[in-house]
Amino acid sequence: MQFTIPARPPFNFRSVVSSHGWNQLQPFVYDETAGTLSYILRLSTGQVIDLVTTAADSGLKVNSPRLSVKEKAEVTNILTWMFALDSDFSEFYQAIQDEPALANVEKLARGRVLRSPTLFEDVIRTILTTNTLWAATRRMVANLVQQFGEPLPSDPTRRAFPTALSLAAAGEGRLRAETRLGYRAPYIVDLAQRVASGEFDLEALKTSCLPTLELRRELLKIQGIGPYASANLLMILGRSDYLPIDSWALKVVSHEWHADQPVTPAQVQADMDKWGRWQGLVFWFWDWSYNHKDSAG
DNA sequence: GGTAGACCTGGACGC
DNA sequence: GCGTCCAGGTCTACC
Repeated sequence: MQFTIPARPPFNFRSVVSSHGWNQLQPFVYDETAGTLSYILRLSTGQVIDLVTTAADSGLKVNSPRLSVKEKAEVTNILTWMFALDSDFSEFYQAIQDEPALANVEKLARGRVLRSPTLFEDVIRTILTTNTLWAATRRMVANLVQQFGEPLPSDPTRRAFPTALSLAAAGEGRLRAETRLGYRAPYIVDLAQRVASGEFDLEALKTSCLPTLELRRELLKIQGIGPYASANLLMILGRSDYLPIDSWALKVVSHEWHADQPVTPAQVQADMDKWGRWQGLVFWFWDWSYNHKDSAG
């Protein structure tokens, strides 16, 4: 079946899908030529389905297997969250209107950051991006999905993201030895066990009214989540008060404003402070000259 | 509060 | 083919 979910304008499908590297991580499959993003979703009933999304005139077009009214409502809620379809960026656009390096942001409707259906999944993805190369992140996520995700009935080579219960049951030894998560394995097991048991209501943070500082404190309590990872997750949660400063951030800021001289996280912070509560979005969507220095010669 | 070293994997490199 | 070095954030112990 096919249906459309409206988005608050302006909305640009490709801007959301390519907002960061999540589209390269299983169970997402992004076909840039066709302009489609596929995601293997496990519904609350346990049914595993393939959702194929693409751009519609005023939102998101969804192709899915036949769904009941209840299932369609669940899928609509999940995709609305994943694509931040109801988010309003008008204040952000107002704040950056005089900045040339952000000139295309409103025109391309940038601001939305692609999310996973659950914060649990986004926390695990984020932990697997820390202290490693992107190729290793892709491999670790693929291993997790292939080893512990539930298969799509029509194509068992494709699987949903593992549930907290399945990762809690997997155990640290297996996640180290077979999934190759290294020292991150105990972090994943600890989180999965606390979420699966109900001890930690991680999903409640998605709709939390806590001030960003307190929300950050909650995220930092999770093993494996430090300053970079918490800022990344805050961005996913729609809070852009903090900067996800990783080694790439140090490089681009060094090139942009410090003549390629080494910079510290404190210097990056000082450079972005003037953007206040928008600094995360400004940093994320800034047109870094470092990124196209090769083409610039 | 700040700092140093350990954690772990896989790619790059030299032999 | 083997050994060594390196990149990448967070944690823990220590000051």
